[in-house]
Formats: sequence, structure tokens, C-alpha cells
Amino acid sequence: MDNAQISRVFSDIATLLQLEGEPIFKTRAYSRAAEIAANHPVDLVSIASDLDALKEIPGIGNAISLKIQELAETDHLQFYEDLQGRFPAGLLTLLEVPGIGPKTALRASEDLGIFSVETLERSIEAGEFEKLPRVGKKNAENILRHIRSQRRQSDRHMLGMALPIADRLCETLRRAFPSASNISIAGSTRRGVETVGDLDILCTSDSPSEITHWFASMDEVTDILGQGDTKASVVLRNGLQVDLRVAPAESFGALLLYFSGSKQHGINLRSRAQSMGLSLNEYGLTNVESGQLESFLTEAAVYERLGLPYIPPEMREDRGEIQLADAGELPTLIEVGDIRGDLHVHSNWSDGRTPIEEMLVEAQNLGRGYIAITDHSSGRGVANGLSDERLILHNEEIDRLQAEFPDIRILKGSEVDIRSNGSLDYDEEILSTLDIVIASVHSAMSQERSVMTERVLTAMNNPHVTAIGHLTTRLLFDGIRSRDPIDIDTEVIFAAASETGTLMEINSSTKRLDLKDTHIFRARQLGAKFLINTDAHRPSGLPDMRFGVTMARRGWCETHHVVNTLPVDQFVRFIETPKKQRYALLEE
DNA sequence: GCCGTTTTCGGCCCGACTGTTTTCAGTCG
Repeated sequence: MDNAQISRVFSDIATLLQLEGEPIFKTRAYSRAAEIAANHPVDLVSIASDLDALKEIPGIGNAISLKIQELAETDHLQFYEDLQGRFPAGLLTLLEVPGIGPKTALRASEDLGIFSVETLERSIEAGEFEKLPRVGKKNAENILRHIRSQRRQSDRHMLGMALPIADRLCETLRRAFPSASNISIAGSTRRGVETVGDLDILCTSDSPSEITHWFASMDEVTDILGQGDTKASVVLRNGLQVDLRVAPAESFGALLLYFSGSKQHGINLRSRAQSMGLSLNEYGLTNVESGQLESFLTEAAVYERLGLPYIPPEMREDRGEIQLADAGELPTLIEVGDIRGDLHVHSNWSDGRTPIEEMLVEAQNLGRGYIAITDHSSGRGVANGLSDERLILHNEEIDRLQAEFPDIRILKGSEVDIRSNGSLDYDEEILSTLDIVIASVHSAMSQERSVMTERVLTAMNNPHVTAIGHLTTRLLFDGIRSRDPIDIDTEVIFAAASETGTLMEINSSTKRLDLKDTHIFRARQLGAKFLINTDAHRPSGLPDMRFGVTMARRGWCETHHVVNTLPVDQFVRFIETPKKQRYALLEE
């Protein structure tokens, strides 16, 4: 039972209680608990024996703590099962169809015996469904369209795919409406969530309806979900949903804040506003007594009016950021410009696409002061891994290139396989010729938790291993495939990082993003330090550094948490220091 | 169900759009 599964249970409970007609605030409490569980950096099961620890989590009280405990101990929840038993099986799947809410789902099941998406589809086609109260022909048609388009694609898109599309749409909008200003990405894309369900784009203009109409009639729009004077919601040819919102310039601060979310962060801010006698919406702050609306040009101005410093979008996830801001203790988050080196890069010596030289040229263009060329070790037969002999040639090639590229420090590296028993592909003698060793799991990924944990710990205890690469090996769904993370005790691994002097890699590759944000958050709390690397296999992969930095920001990292923010001389001093003393060096 | 510089009881965020309705319920974000 992991946090995602616990989250699912509470989210189902919220829905079912709503169907039972329970007070909205009760169902909301469960919805919030579901959000909290999904984003909590510590495995709830691991702390479930301590009821007080659970109750300390804001939003989790006595009743929900006890339910988490029961789930942790028995893998079941009687309350949940009883609740499910009072409804027909399959009802919850109906609610996953956009346009179907609790009321409609219940009516459909009770009046028409619909308990699955398939029977719903047949009922719509037969003209039965539209006869339900407040449904009608148009609603039924819309729902049918949603069912069919949902079947064509996954509902989440990788940040690395969504962000470039959002950038392009903003640029198109900018060209089409030179008078529009403040064109911005909002929503989960702006917060840097690893996958996004849809894109949110905002702008300000004096003639909003012109813009929303133009937007809905763009060539690449295949479906218009809604369109009004200030808002349009469409589906693009590639399956991505995009919401556009237009407002007058003077309310842009509140607009951007409102549509950047997260939902719970917004709710927390609105509660805070309320306690100050103010009401916050997307147009500004209204004085409840006088009815006077106060507008804001920037987000920072809204925060300031609420007595808070500016909170970066990546932190707006209801993880205690408002309390921290209130106390004046917000971290100064790392920025992509703080990164000085890239310590995990491939070339065509193994499975990269280009010669080392081309990687060096692009790295220099990006302002990197140092880079490690870390082609694969011999165990990666399919990746053209380097034998001992080829690794020695690889090292010689780097010496030669260093003379050619005096402005970037080139480090000798390898991405070495951690074999199933924890040993590495190269022996001590070979490893000692390298400056940087990134040790990664690439095989036997289904080992059971204790074996896997011991395997990685063994690698961390190797004095030559600089960092553990992409710890969980998960792959995000890229439209074709995905891969689940390995089963490993991350608490043990993160705690071992500082004990052994090993760094944890934040892999920036858009399909990996591994460590993920909650892991980074927890690893940082446990004292681990990081490298943010690109794992680039071609020059165009080197700018993906920004995605790793975004994940680090979501884990509340500052520059001192990330070792490749060090200037080159200090970084070299770091790797030349005996491993066990490296963390102490960072404290100086 | 959760929570507390106003509270252990009584509050709990806010608005747009749609389609079905004659004033608003349902859904979404």
C-alpha cells in the first residue's frame, strides 16, 4: 500500500460520500486527504504506527489518521468497503468521464442500470441517456465525444512534451494579437508538475471575446469544449486540452495567481484573505464590508497585500509553503543559471548519437564550465557499453579533447551498471582512472524491495561511486510506453547518502525526471546532496537541464543542496576529496 | 471531517460556462 493507493481510497470515499448526500465539507476533507497523501514526501505506511505523527500533517485529523492506520496494517478499510457495498460496482468509473458528475452518474445507474462506460456509450447511442433530467441531447453528445476521445489517448502528458507546445501557442497568440499583453503559461505546467492534464494560457486584453473566438478557431483545434467571452477550452490535434483565459490588464496579478494553482494553495490563500475581511478571486481582492475591489498588476502585489512574500509557483503545492512564507523563512530556490556543470552525458562511444566534440560545443554554448562524459559500462551490451580496453581509449580521447577545448573542464566518467548483486561492471583499478562514476540500475529491475535496497547500498558504499543515477528507473508515459519505478526503500537510501558521501542524481531527461519532486523533498530533509544532470544522448538534450532544476525547485532545493552549482575549481576539489569527507567539505 | 491571534463549536473558496430551464443545477477548474 503506497501513498498513491491510499490517495485513491480517500478520493473514492470523497466521491461516494458525496453520492450519499453527506455534507460537502466532509467530502472535501476526504478529497484534501487524497491530495495530501498523493504528494506526501514520506511513505504514510512507514509512519502509520505513530498516530500523532499522522495527525501532525495539516488536513489529516483523527478520523483519517485511523483510516490510514487500518490501511497500513491490514491493506483494507472496512469503512471503504462498506461504502462501496452500498453502490453498484462500476459507478466510480462513470465519474471518470468528463461531463459526468455525481448527480448524473447516480441517476444513470439507478434509472437506466448503467454501471460502465460501455453501457453508458450504448445508452447514449440508443437515445436513452439524454432523457434523464437536466441532461438533454447536447450534453449526451458531448459526453459521447469525451468517451471516444479519451479512448484515443492517455489523460496526462509529460511536462517535457507539454511545455514546448505551450510556449509555441503563446508565441502564436503574441503574433496574432500584438495588442494582447501578459501572455503567460499558468496551471500545473507553470508549477512544473511532471505530467500535466491540460494547458492553461492567460493573457490580458481590452477585447477578450475577439481572442477567445480566434483561439477556438485555430487550425489545430479539433474540438471546442467551451467558449465564452473571457474563456475558451479546446482540444488540439495532438490530444492536448488547452484552456485560454482573458482578462483586463489591471487584474493580471490575481488572474495569474488564481490560474497557477495548485487548487489547495489557492484555497489556503482565499481562507487567509477571508480572515483579513477580504475575498480573493481571479479579478482581485474585494473588501467584504465595502464591496471595494482592489486590483493587482503582479502576483507579488497580491501576496504582499496578504502579508506574504512572493511564493514561487513550484512551491505552491500545499506543503506548508504559506506558513513558511508567513514566518519569512522561504528558501531561495535554485535557478537554472546556477548550474555550472553537467556530470552525466553520453556520446557515440556508447549509445549517444554524436561525437564527444559536438556535446562539448553545445555545453559551452550553454555556459557550462565542466562536463563529465559518462558513456555506458560493458554490462550494457545493447547500449554499446565500453569494455575495459575501450574505456582506457575513451580516457585518452578526453585528454586529447581537453587540449582542444581549454575553456571547459572535461571529466573522465562512466555510467556504470550496478549489477544484480550490487557489484559494479568495472574493477577498482579501472574505476580509479575515472573522475566521475554514476552508478545506475539498468537490469533485474523487479527484485524485491530488500534485495534492491541492499544492492544500491552496496554501490553507495563503493568509494569510487560519485552518485547514484536515476534511482528509481521509472519512465513516464511518452505516448507509447512507460515503466514503473523499482521497489526500493528510499528512506534508507536517502539517509545513506550523507553517511557514505554519495550524491543523489536528479536526472533531467524529460521521460525520466528521476528523482521525482517528492523524493527530492524527502532526500533533502534527510541531508542528501544532489547532482542535477541531463543524461543527454545528443546535443539537443543538454538544455533539458531546466527540467531537472524545476524538479529540484519543487523539492525546495537551494544552490547549496546541489553540488554542480559549485565553480569548477571547487567542484574538482570536491571530487578529489576522499568520499567520506565530501559532505563535510560542503558545510564549510 | 478538520481546525483555532474570533472560536473545542461553528465555521469551512470562488466563479465561468453549458444546457435545461424560466431562475438555476450540474460540472469543471
